[in-house]
Amino acid sequence: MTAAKPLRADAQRNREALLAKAREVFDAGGFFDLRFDDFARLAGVGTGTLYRHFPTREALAEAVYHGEVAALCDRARQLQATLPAEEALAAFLRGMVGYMDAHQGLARTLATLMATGSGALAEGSRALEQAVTDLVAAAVKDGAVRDDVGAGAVMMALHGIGAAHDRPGWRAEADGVITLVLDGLRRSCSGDSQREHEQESVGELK
Amino acid sequence: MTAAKPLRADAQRNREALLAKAREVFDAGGFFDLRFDDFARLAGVGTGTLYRHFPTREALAEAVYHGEVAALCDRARQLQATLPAEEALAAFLRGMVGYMDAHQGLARTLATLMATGSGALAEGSRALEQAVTDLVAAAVKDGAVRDDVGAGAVMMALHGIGAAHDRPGWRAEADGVITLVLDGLRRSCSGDSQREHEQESVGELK
DNA sequence: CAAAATATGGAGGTCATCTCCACTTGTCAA
DNA sequence: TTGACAAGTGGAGATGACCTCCATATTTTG
Repeated sequence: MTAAKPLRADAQRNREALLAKAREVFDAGGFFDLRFDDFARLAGVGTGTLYRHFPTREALAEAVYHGEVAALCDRARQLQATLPAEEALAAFLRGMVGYMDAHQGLARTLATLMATGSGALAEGSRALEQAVTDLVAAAVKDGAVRDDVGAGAVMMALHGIGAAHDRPGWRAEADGVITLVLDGLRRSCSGDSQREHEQESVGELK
Repeated sequence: MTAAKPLRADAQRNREALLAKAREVFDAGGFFDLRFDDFARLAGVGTGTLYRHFPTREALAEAVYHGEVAALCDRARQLQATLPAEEALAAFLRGMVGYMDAHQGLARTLATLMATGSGALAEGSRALEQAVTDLVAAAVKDGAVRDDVGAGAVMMALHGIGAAHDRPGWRAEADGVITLVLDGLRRSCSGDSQREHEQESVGELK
């Protein structure tokens, strides 16, 4: 899957240079404030080369974070294999927040790409979602977690955390969200709060 | 606060025309796909006029949703006055989702503006946050809700819901998030899941 | 009604994005 | 090694969105 086309030596070199510089700029947080053309010059290649390797900003972001996301997913599988399902889920979500905290670039990237609705980053995004889905499913099967609120909700909460990365008390609030999600999930009993919430009195708002 | 400058008659008329067309385009969902210049023509005014009234896309969005957000906030106060704190909070959050569902434009707008970090929409955003903060505070005072997870976390979850507005099962997942948040908040006892989650094994990811 | 104040609109400037192709570099068979 | 073909390069310039500017038009005021 990774070996579709053997890249020529210099092409490979340029690609790496691009990625290296991109990582640098990402961690500095200035990726989205930078002219894409200037970025090419910055990495020491022509704009044409930049565009051939990465047709869009999003494609570059995807490439940059492909590795990190893969690592995150591996970690999820590893946790799942060594911990009780519920703890694995908790550890993963907490770890996710810690990771975003340490790599602000990722949070901002995810937020921007999500909102842009670019559909790019699809690969990584789907991979992450799959990991979460598996973790939740396992916890549900264990009976440790309610079954009436899919993993999608957890993903939404995660998106929210990423999207709000520039709030003043980000870390504390992010941890708070995870706490709410985890405790909310644990409440598998007395499903009283779920039923009945169609339209309510929204209409009257006019 | 609203009467800083008496607008000339025709200016007022143009402003209304702009806002009216904007609402229309918003609800059709195409606001962010439309050239700003074309929008002026669409509303029947020159680009200069558009820019004089609304210097940026965000300013226009802010103006369009100013009324709606105000209504939402009123509703929050009203609920707070007539329902037990916990129910008021629940009703408000559920209503919020319902409102976004009915007005897709709002969800997309909030998402985009949040991610753009434009800082615009600040007024409405702060107003909403204040409303949520009040609702949560009241519920905490009632003892119906834990006090170790500020309203900021709830806002983050709300952002997440808005940011993910284009997911396939949006409505169901959004309701799920609210359910988790509410149930998570109710768990005011046995605060076992909060402590101890600093760095964990994030370092090992490397 | 004339003058002063206020607002209009769209032509054109500016700037980031992306394309295109004449040229360079790498690869490989003989 | 060398020649020749494939693969890749880079940057000038086309494209198109955003915004400004000002000669003209419309309201308001005295």
